[in-house]
Amino acid sequence: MIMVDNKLIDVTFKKYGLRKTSFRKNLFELFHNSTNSLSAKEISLKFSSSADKVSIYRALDSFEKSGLIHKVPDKNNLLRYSLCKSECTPNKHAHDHAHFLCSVCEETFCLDDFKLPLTKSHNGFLINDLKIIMQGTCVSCKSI
Amino acid sequence: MIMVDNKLIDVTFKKYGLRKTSFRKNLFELFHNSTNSLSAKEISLKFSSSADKVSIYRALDSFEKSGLIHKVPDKNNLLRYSLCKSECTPNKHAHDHAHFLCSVCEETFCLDDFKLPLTKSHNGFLINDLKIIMQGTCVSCKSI
DNA sequence: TATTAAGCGCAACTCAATTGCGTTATAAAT
DNA sequence: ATTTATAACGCAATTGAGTTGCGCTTAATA
Repeated sequence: MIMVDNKLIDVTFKKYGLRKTSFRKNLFELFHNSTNSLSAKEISLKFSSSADKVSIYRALDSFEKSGLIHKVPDKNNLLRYSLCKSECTPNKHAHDHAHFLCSVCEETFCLDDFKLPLTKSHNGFLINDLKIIMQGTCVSCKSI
Repeated sequence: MIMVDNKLIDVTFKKYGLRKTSFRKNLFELFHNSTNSLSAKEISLKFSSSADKVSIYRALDSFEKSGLIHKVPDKNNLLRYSLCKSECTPNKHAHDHAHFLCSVCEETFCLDDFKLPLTKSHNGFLINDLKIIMQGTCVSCKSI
């Protein structure tokens, strides 16, 4: 079942201060092998119900707090996550990219090369956080 | 109870093809007199439970489809709506502004003068819709 | 190997939002 | 003005994502 190098798991879990339980190793593997984001439901299906949904939610929460994964928008307002790039740490998520939701395949993509503007205020509104969410047709679905 | 000019109601409901029931007139009035957005829960409280929540959800849905109100983001992923500017029609919502969520008062503001970029594609991704969501401290909360 | 602290799994719960359906009110057609 | 068709209403019940409590298990460490 483990397709990801054990060394990668060791290094990653150490970096993010995570405990290596078999479920969390599999979950990490799942994220690592996915090109896109995952929702709790999708994860549950991948594990064919062998993992309790509470464990899934708690693992996602812990992965997110550690800086390993980050929330991405979802069309149906579900909790949905993607693996972070290596810049993220337990102390700080460093997400400066836009997200793209494909209306055809319903996947969410991180557009890592679409950088966010660094505006800090607008008409007296102080901006701490900025999100850009695009909807449309992704590269793959466009060519079908 | 009706504080909004009856003529405005007539004109508006005609424009958006809405039936003038007393509840929907009051709901329109509520939006018209609110500086910011409203969630189903807030609406329910304003009507002090005299309106059934199902009626609220259905009215919001119908107002949105007609082009009278539009969904705005909410910190807790609740359905939340704001009155549209007059450019919106039953056929097309024309929202080219950013939204701002205040972390202090939890209100959502439409930043009508923060225009969205008109990018139509990015790296092969076709963009139909673009949202900019900011979080921070709004003008009022800043000065407290 | 013993200790302790985090993670797991099951059941029960919360709460926003939705669906069904019989009743009521509005718009329009006669 | 009355009838008719259709949308809206209101109540009850349901759905479904996400959460909480708690006793048990497993991983890290001393």
